[in-house]
Amino acid sequence: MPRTILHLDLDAFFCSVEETQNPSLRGKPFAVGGKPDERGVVASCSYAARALGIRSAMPMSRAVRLCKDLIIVPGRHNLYREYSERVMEKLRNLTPHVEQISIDEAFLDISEISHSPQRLALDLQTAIRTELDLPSSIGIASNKLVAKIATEVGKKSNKKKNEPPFGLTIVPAGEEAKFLAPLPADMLWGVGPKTSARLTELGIHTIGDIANWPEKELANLFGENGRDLWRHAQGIDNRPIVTEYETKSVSQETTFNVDVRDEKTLEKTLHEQARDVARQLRKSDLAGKTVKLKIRWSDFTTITRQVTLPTSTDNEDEIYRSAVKLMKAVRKPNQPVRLIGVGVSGIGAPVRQLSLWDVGSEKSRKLQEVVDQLQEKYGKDVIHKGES
DNA sequence: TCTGTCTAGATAGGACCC
DNA sequence: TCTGGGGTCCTATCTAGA
Repeated sequence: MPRTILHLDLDAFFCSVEETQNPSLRGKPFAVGGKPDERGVVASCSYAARALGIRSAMPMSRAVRLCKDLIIVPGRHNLYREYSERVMEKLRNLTPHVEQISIDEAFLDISEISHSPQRLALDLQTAIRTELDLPSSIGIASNKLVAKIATEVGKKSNKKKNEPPFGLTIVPAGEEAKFLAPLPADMLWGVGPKTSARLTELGIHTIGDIANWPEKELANLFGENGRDLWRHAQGIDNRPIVTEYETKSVSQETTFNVDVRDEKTLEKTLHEQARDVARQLRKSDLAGKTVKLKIRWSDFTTITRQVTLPTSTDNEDEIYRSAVKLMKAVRKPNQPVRLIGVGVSGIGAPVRQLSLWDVGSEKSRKLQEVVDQLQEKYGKDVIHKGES
């Protein structure tokens, strides 16, 4: 029995949310993201900005050069999360088989819904538009891969000047390979700049070109990934809808406006990051065994170093101490740092064996949780350790 | 006791995604 | 041109233990 998978993508999501808050932005070239003089990049840009060549992930300094009147709006991620949650709730009201893949995208398995897929998609787009004032595009196919690509194709072919596309593309079962064949190879999931360059060297430009290559040869060239490429190029994708997922890692990183040589500044940054990571772990009632340090040097080379602890932790001091130790082992004195970050992986439930000895630390952990909640409500600077 | 093989886990880096 | 942040997954290599 073929499945019917619907993929929904909110058009220029961050910008669309900003427009709901400030309708005067509509139709104007604007971008959500960091400041151009602070190494910021474009997180999302309006359709008027796109018409001028501005794209997401582009350095903001370059975006401003392309459009000197570009309006820059700082990101409000809590607000975007709220809107996202409202959209996801709508989707879950339709079916429990919803897989959220990012803040603005989701797959729905609508195989068991009796309405026609087209009617369902149009109703969904209208509801999200009228109730939340957000534009969206939809792709429908027999699997996730083709549904997602269908959304992208719909967006491209429905391009309008300065307006969201409201794309809707349906690929009938059995026509997946035919639909994919003329599209560029890098539209396939998992084909980024590196793989795309290697494919071009082989004379492979379209998904159809991949489909026509012998599976064995692709496997020889790209390993297991090559086999997947071949299967996907035929329009085959049996991955199920995953409605629940587990956190695998939690991390925080900071790019400095100007490269930093001062060790105290680096340590202070690591301390703040360790505190945020620990807080996030406690909030989700998780802990991790492996602490990972990430450093990017001035020339943009990036290294990681990690250490596995004897037991899982959600303690900021332990995470901080491990990260500092790793940094000291890898950084030469005075060596400038562009980015520093700390993360915790090997995630599981925190181990809390309560002996009499531990009762004190359990109490302090509970106190820390209360502090976390208050700081989240009133801001980081309101309560400091020792003042409570 | 030494050596070889296999396996699992740790580590580091890279590619990719939004 | 000058490259964010927060993730996931994969691969290669190293190491320790059976």
